[in-house]
Amino acid sequence: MSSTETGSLRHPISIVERDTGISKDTLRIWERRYGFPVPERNDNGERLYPDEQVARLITIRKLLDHGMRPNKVVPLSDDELQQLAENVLGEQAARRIPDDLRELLDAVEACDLVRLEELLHRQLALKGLEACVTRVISPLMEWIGDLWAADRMEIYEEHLLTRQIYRFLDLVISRTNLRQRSNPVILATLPGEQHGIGLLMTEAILLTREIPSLNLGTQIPIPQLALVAEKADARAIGLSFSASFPARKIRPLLNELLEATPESLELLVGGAGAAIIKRVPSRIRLVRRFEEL
Amino acid sequence: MSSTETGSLRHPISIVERDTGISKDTLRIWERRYGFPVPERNDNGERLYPDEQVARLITIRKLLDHGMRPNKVVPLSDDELQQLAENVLGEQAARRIPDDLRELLDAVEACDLVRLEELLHRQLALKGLEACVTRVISPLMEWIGDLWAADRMEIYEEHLLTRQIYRFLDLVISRTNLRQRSNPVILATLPGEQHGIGLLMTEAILLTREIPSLNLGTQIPIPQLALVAEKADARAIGLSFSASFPARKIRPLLNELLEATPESLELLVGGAGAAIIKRVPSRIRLVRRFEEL
DNA sequence: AGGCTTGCTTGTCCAGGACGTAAAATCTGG
DNA sequence: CCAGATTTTACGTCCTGGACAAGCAAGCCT
Repeated sequence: MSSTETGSLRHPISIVERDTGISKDTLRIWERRYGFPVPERNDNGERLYPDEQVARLITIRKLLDHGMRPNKVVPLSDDELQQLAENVLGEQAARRIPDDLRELLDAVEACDLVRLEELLHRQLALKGLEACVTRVISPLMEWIGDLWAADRMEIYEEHLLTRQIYRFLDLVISRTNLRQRSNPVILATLPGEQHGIGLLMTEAILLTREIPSLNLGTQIPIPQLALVAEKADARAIGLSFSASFPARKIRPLLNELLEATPESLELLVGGAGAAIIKRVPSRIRLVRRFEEL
Repeated sequence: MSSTETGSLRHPISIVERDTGISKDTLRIWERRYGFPVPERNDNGERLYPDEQVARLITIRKLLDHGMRPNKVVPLSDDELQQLAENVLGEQAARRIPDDLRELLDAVEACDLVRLEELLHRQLALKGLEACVTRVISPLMEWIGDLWAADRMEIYEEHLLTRQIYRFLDLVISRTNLRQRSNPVILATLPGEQHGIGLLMTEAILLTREIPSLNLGTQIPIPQLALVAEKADARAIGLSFSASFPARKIRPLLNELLEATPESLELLVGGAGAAIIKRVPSRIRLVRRFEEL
């Protein structure tokens, strides 16, 4: 951050790329095509984006993740964008509140980690593992995402809560470990996808069905995935894509994986980002709900 | 991956960037300056890197992470590079083997997760938390990194082992939770640094000293860090940089953080990547060993 | 040996043009 | 009036080739 007389802060393009997830190329081309963002320049002609423009870009990014198209969003005026964001994102965060989750949502909104953990353990005891995942944890993660998108939660709060839920699932899974290890379902996310919570939830669900699984974690290179599938004689590969994963990149990744693995191997694809996939090849099965597993 | 008659595979530049961690800009400029890599082209004039060149780039990347300079490494012939890599990286993986770790290293090399977990719990019981972290887990992580760098371990094996160690520490920490929550040390990695294991180890060590800590996890934006530090009335901020974190980026990040936080707040910086920092400002304290905490 | 200057090394940034893919819009037949 | 096929537009990524600042290395001087 370079400070200035006015007190506002300017950021070079690399920082903006990092903080918004919008590539340098895209930032430059939006400037050419839509007239936004138009950063200042330093002595060397390099772009310096003021804080306000970065904030706007983050809002735009959230709207794009919700399916809006750039030409409907990027050229808007400040006011129009603000209003659109409140409509689209605020509505998400306001909708459907299952009553039995009230306590948990409160703990989340208050960002009370200790209480969240207690409540999760209680829900597990009450509902059992499967319902706890499908009816509690999954909606909770969605809720957290919505709150964050609507600017009603700080990033660090989101991190803390997500980590707590990871930990809970990790603990439960390692406690319930299956004996059998043969023909597992391999679970992983592909390179670029950092969110592994979907894998953990899937692992839990598979546990309830006594189907062995092997969770490799996030960002596994495709050749590695093919290697493990062969070595472990996998019965299937399970993948997860979050809503923020660039939709355009999913198809080529899946094709690459299809080419790298034997014909007989089925690919299970889940997560919010997977819902948009069209013309699904026969070897790929979309998993919209955990019940379908 | 686009297949070809010869059976070898070619990759577009974006994939190579993702798989090697070397930016498109850098790849193009190495081509201009050092004559490597020189990819083929598709009909549209776009670069297509053969598998062999990608493999070489990965080796080069490992050598750069070990402190070599590009002009001494990139222009080498295949044979010279191979030899250099075996010397530098192989030597790392061959050196110092503390005897009491033999069993653990064997479990790691055999990639036996269940046994690894057993052994870790035994070491914890034998040595206590502090020694378990400093004498067992820390060397173990280094060992895993060396094995991977020397191509003696698959990426997925590295992932599985690392996840297991994460889990172990997570479990131990949540079992030993401190009552006191005031004036914590805030732990986090900055944007770009994905490795959070150092934070977990630090968290464990701080537990033994009865110093409360708040682990925010990886890739926390700097303003968020400043916000939490203020809200929680932090006594210090602890950061961790792995060896693969681009050294050049550390300094500006730290400066940004110094500007964003009050004068009175000390920054503790640890991890293999931090060791290279020169001319350390007074508010920053390098933590080379956990004992210094 | 320690500290300074100088020159080289290295990665990032710029402009502006081009193209392929996927979404949107339009057309066409039932 | 709807479904499917086709054209048009939108969009991001890639290209070249030039420039520059910050960091590192080596040599110089005290």
